[in-house]
Amino acid sequence: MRLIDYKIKGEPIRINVVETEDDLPAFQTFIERNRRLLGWDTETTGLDWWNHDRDFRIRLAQFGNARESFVLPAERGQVYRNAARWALWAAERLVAHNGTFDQHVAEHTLGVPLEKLAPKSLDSKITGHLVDGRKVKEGGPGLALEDQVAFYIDREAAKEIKGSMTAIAKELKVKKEDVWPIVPLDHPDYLLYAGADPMWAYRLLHIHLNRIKAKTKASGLLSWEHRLSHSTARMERRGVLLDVPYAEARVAELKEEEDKWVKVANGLGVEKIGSGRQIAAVLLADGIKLTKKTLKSGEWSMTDDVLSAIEHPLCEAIIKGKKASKQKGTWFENALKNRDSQGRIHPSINSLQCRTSRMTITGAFPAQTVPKGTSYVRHMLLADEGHNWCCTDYGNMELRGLAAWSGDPTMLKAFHENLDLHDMTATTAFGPMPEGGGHHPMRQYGKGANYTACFGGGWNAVHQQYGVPEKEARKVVSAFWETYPRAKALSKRLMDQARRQGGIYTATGRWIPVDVERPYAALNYFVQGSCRDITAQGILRIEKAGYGDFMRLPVHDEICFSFPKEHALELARETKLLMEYTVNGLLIPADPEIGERSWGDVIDLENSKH
DNA sequence: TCCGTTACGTA
DNA sequence: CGTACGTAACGGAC
Repeated sequence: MRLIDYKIKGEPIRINVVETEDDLPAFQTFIERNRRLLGWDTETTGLDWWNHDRDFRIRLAQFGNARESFVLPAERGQVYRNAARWALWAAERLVAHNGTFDQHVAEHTLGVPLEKLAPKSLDSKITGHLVDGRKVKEGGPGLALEDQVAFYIDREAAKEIKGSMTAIAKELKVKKEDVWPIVPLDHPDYLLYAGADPMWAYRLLHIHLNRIKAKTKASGLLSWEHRLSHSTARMERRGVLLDVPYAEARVAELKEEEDKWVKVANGLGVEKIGSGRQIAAVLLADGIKLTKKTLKSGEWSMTDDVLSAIEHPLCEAIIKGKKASKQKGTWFENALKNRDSQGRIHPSINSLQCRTSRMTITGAFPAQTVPKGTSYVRHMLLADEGHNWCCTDYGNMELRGLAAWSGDPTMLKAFHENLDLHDMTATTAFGPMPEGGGHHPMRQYGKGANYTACFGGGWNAVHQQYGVPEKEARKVVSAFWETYPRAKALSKRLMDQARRQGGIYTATGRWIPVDVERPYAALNYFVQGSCRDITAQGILRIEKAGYGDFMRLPVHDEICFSFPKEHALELARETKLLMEYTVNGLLIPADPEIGERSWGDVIDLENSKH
């Protein structure tokens, strides 16, 4: 056994590194003594756990408590992997930071299924978020392990240990992301980095549990979030089937498009089409007057808006070339590169990520930013063989939520009687509806006011983003608050609470910090955070009802499914009912849309209706 | 190699 | 006093 002694805040800790089979009995003794709660972690060759049948490997498995840990050289042989597997089975409770990743690793390299690990797992990333979900830049702790350690435990140790992998990468002359498969298993700094992780998770958990607000705890969010992360981990494991020929054809097509416009731009003196500086230089040299500057660096602003308003052959080339290039990389190449041996992609679903608790989807397919209104990208994702793709989305979720949680009678009446809220706001500001039916001529302005108010904005935001003239914008925004006085009261109550206590509770009892200088954000945090929990409860109810295997992706107010064709209608109906939720007597409806095979088919179907 | 900035996509 | 994100490219700092 190799021993590494280290100090956290002057207090000694010990890392036991298992080197031979003779060291295993001591490991087993440690696990048996600490089985009630074990911190754990794995080190791997990369993040692509779905390539476990190709070149992905587990390298180390680590277990520990607050002051002592063991590192198993899992890569070196089955006997060590068996020891790790045994420990995972033996533990009564486990805690890891961002543990769903390690659960995927354990399932595929150690043979312990998610279903075995998840029910007894705690995640210090989740508990940390329940205390304070803000990023470092926002003045919060940050959610990454290093940030959490720096904030809650030991700033110096966090810095040192985080820096150690960067230093090793430098020493081995590779990029940091490429260091993981090649760092020698006996590298002392690697072992310190790895051996400290389970201790960090263990300590963080206890620190968090003492700091989660009593109200949040009482509302049961701790168990709810862990069950949700188990469900999203199952979605990650299942993955989504990729239409490989389609994606490949789009890559070829977009490459041609990109090349064509790059050539045009090159001919006009722009070498890199992504360089705003170069574009501005050419335009200025050709006598074009530029007016808009960027906020921080004060460079000429070169957005699509600016470019499309200029008559110059370069502008079209830049807009189209950049678009083709970005689409090619972000969607098609990324998915192709990240597909597993079965042609499936496994986006990373972060079940509790944003400041407001919303989920995010990153990696192989950043699903929450796929272009809407076109099926071009979405055709790449397929339902399983013999299945239909189905999207079920909540209708008007945030405004319905605002109506229900504020209890505003006018807003509630509008939804109960199926009136158009945008028309209603427009009516208050600009006079009665036209005779003979149809929408209010100023409906767009009403819509702008409705959404902007819900997001915490004022007349200027409506003016800028919806192109509403200043006078009308002022009028429609003040009309909003006059028409819906209880919404105003809710906003005021939340702002008062934010000023007094530094944050607000959502409808589900979740604590969200609010910056003192931006109290107007409180209403949006409340609505966004509470709505996220409606989607989350939908996911959990679907899982509980036994339909979890059909879920593919959660996209804020929408869940995507792959349903077997012969039962698609009935499954869509069942899951819709499970998603729907009544808040203070107001239904938040969910509407399924069944397409043919791909996600794009659903969009084509919707478009054909209009 | 790392990181801040700009830009653009979504709910 | 509009909110919340992720990704790509660029270009200066190290």
